Amino acid sequence: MKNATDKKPALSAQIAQAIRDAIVEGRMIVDERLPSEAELAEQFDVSRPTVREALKRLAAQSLIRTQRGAFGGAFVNRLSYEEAYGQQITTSTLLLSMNAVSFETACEARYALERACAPLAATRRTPDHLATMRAEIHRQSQPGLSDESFCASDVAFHRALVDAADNPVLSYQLAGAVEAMQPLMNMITFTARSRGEIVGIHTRIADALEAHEAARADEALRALEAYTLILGQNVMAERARKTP
Amino acid sequence: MKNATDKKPALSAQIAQAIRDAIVEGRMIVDERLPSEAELAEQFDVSRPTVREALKRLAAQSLIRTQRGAFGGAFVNRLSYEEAYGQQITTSTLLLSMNAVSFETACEARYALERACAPLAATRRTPDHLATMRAEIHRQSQPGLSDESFCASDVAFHRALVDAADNPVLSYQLAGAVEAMQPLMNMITFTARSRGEIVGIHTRIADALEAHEAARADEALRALEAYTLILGQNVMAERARKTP
DNA sequence: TGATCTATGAATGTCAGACAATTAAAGGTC
DNA sequence: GACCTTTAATTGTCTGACATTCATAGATCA
Repeated sequence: MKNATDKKPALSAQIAQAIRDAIVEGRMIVDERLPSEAELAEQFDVSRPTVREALKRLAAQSLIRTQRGAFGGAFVNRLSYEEAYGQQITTSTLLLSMNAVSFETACEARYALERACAPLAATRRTPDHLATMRAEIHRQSQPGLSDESFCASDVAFHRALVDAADNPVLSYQLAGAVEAMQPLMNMITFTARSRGEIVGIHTRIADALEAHEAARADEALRALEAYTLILGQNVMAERARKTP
Repeated sequence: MKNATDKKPALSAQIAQAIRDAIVEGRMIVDERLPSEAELAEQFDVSRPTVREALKRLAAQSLIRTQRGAFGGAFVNRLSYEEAYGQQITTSTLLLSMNAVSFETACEARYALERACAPLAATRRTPDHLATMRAEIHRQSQPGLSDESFCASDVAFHRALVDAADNPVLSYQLAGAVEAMQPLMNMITFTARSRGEIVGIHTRIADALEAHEAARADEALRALEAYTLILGQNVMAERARKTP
């Protein structure tokens, strides 16, 4: 009987899709155990290595997790926010780097999304969020900080801002976007003067959130976007001058 | 010599990570051909099936594509926006369904993100975008439309709104979010009266964008969010009454 | 000569069977 | 009753083989 179809996709891909559908459509629930590889091989009438390739595809998407030993096997995974972050960051990073998104476009998207969080953050921020933001601002003021560490601290600051909105869906969507753009931001060399400027704006944002003033936070974010854009354009201009 | 390490992760996962790092860090460029499976097996000192499992993991993330035949092999894939959408939708859908995000949270995130697009869309919308939105509004007015089709049209409308912002990064981030929330939206039964209300608000949004009035679009989106929230809460309340 | 058809070989896709490693539970020992 | 040992089930990996696909090079023919 063989394939019974003249389709193109590989068997392992078809099997992966069949199982994926079962999970997405809710026919398999979280923590439910899949049949063993041998049983799946028999069900789909393929060999075990083929089944394994299919399972690895699903594992790569964190749809299942496997466990060795007796009563082990493959289980439908409860996708955690952490795993989802990781995947989105990988995907977004590659998408941005390979499709050569312009700095302007990435910057615009990033701050548009962050401004969407600002009103919620102004309402719901906790002392914890404010403390995190103040701590990162303090770190950013240290003179000896490397550019990489400065950028990492910048990401942490903005992540705290997003988390302050207290909406896990927003955090998930945005944290991925912000982190994915870090490589682009890293291209900017931060002089002592520009660091001072950024720290100042960060302080304005933290102050605004502390005072529950959404409009002021929005304003500060706009200022930060404008300043980041200028820094980026300077870098681009300099690079263009060096390689005519 | 064996493993030389006492680490936990499976060999195939380690190999996948090594290749993934090479791609993400830019050591392999787009369309570059990876060594053949046999060569990779020799390099990593493992068997071919193990290498294959690693490659399947990467293929599942659209990081590579494989091609059979002479001079075929695995190639670094240029991640397209379409593929990235697909993955994000799958991930987001599962994340939302499995972590049982409340309707309120999902709704809030969705409209916060959309409002972030509104000012850009008001500036940049083309006649094409407006035409798409008007067409979807017209479809939503048809009396015989099924709930599923109404929801699909709703997604298309909002997608046009997002696309009107003319920022591919925003489109990517948001379209995923909006589509992932469709299953939640589908739970709402749309009466004739509520459809009329929604069509009215959609029209206000389209009118505002046509007139380049960002503030009015923002206002209409807030109204839509509030109305959607009420519809959702009614459904929840009714469900709670039926199953005490 | 030029165009079409036919090997050829390299690569992935699949299969079969085997063994190693791991792990939870049942059973045995003190 | 607590601790150790066995056992069975399952995934992880290996070896070797064959099937399938496809671009190129060579052969055939007008």
